[in-house]
Amino acid sequence: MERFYITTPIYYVNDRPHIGHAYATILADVLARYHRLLGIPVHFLTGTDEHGQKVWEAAQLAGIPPQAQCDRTVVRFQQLWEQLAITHDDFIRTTEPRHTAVVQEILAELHERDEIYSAEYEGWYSVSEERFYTEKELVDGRSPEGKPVQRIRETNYFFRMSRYQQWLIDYIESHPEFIQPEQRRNETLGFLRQPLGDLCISRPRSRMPWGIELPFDRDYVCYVWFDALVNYISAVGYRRDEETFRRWWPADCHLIGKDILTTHTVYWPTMLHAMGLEMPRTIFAHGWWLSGGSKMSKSTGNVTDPIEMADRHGVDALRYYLMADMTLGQDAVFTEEGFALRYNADLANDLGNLASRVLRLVERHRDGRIPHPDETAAGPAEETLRRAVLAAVGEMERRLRAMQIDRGLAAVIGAVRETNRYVDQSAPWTLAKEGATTRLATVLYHACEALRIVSGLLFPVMPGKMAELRASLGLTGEEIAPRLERLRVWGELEPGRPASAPPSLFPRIDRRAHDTAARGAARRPAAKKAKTEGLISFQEFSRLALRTARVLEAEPVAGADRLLKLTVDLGDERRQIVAGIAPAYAPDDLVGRTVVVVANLEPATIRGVRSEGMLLAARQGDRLGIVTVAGDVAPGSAVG
RNA sequence: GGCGGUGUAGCUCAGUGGUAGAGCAUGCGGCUCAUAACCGCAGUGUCCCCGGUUCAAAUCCGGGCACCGCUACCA
Repeated sequence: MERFYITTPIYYVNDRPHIGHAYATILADVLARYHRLLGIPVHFLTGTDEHGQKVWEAAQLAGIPPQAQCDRTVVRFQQLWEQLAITHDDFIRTTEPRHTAVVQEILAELHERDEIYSAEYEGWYSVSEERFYTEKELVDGRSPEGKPVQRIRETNYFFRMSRYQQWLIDYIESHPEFIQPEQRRNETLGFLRQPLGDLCISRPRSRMPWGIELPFDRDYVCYVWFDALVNYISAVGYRRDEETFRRWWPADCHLIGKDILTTHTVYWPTMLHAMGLEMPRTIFAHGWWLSGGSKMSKSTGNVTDPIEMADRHGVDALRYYLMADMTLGQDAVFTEEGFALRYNADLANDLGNLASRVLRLVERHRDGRIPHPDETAAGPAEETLRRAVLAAVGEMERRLRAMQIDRGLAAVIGAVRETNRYVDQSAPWTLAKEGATTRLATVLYHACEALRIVSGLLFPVMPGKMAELRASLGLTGEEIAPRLERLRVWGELEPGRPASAPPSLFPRIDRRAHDTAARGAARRPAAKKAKTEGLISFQEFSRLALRTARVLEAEPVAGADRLLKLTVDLGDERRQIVAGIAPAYAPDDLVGRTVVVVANLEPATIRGVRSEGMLLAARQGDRLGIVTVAGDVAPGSAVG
């Protein structure tokens, strides 16, 4: 019997949730919901990875046990998933006994079977970074980060991964669906052309106190991947609940980011093989959301906060944008501008407006009840509409199975446009004036029926808004959540049910206001509206010496909460600049970054510190974002 | 350096051996039920460059350039 077991990566509990986490989890949720819509039993797993150095340090800092630290931070994910309408069936934490005990059993068995052995390892170790480097990685006798290293010998445990190299190559080659998209499959095969080493799976407890103890050596804990990856099987009852395990394993889809490709396409398959378990059907690597060409990440400071986006424009709109604007597997660009364009075009103008116009007509002319259609009053226009909408049902299902959600959504929006066309051509408002009540009822019924099907197809992506819309069509209770077999049939909507126009489903985003905010400092053609107040001439603009600068040093200004004292390289000189960005940036975040400064600003003394210029930053309420330069530009370059 | 990917309308992208497509943005027209919305029409492109195969290539082959990813760093 067909079933669908889908997983997200487990997220590091110490991370602050960002758009990357949100995207992966929403994607998994959308896939899970679509499979439920198809009537397929679904098991959707997500969770958190809770061991490791950073958790330990954070706990030390907070003066609490590491488990308490995890308990404290895990809620950030759990709450976010709730806010984003995530419908996972299980949430596994790697510190739970149901996980740790299974990891230990697996380790014990593999050790017994000589799949795990101990060996002495010698290498260059950086104490401050807590990691080893190979001879080749060292730069001038230091770590690539410039930290001192020392030669140390250490015994560790290794998993005999190398012995499965050829098996893995053969498996990947004979299972084209195993690693997707194809590019990632090639990447993995490319990686496997080099000799595969054994995998170090332990850390001495003295160096890494927070982890799962090795059952055969209490001085060691299990190292990250052998712990984390096992969540996919421990969560569904491996070695604990045979029936549940057989029901769900092997997983149908491990959804991962492209940054953890190798761990999932090399480590994990060989681990499973050593355990004698089946391979997951598909490991699917999605792309990243980029902002101005760089990866969204905390270290580059360009994180878009998913919670804020959801608060501002609605969870459903965020989910829709993320699903509609990314071709699965490729990278995509995340911008407010892109969001607004997509939202207005598809949701406000096409779908929201369609619902509004149709349901208001129903309210006004049919007493707020789903009208009774008269088939003798139906003609070719109704047939065209019916075909177009039902075709979208098939298209959505096809695209979904091919992991092309964006294309499926485009097909559904196409059906919405077709319905708008139908309403225009049938002109129900004219029919009302002419008193053609039978024909009017028929037209409005067909338009509502199209809305019923479309709302069902979009439900997995926008469960909240589509539930509202479906309720407006008179659906209640269990009818709100759609089922495919009811979407495939035209004419399911029951006449006579109460229908009402909901308050604006997707209010338009005012792009004029948005543009002003978004463009701010961006250059605009000044000539066009030269007479308008508040504009400056190009000459006036030219007086500003905007230049790029590299931050060399940064430190807080004593006695000031908001100020940082920066030393910057302007290419031909060094400058000291005081900037009020301490609330948003730690000094270490800034060093090495290329920023934009006003170089010919009159010097000033702020809090007793001389400032020779101004650092540009965008401000929104109390949020701050420094202005940086995309691409590699030398310090001192002119900006304009 | 090796491997892989990408390069198509202003933007985001689809596509195919046979007169170049969609959405958005733009312009014009229509309608007025509706969220300054909707509907219609209109464009614009050396389909990265050079060469080859072919009756015919943007689509196949060879070479090059640019960007991205993975991987390796050779003397």
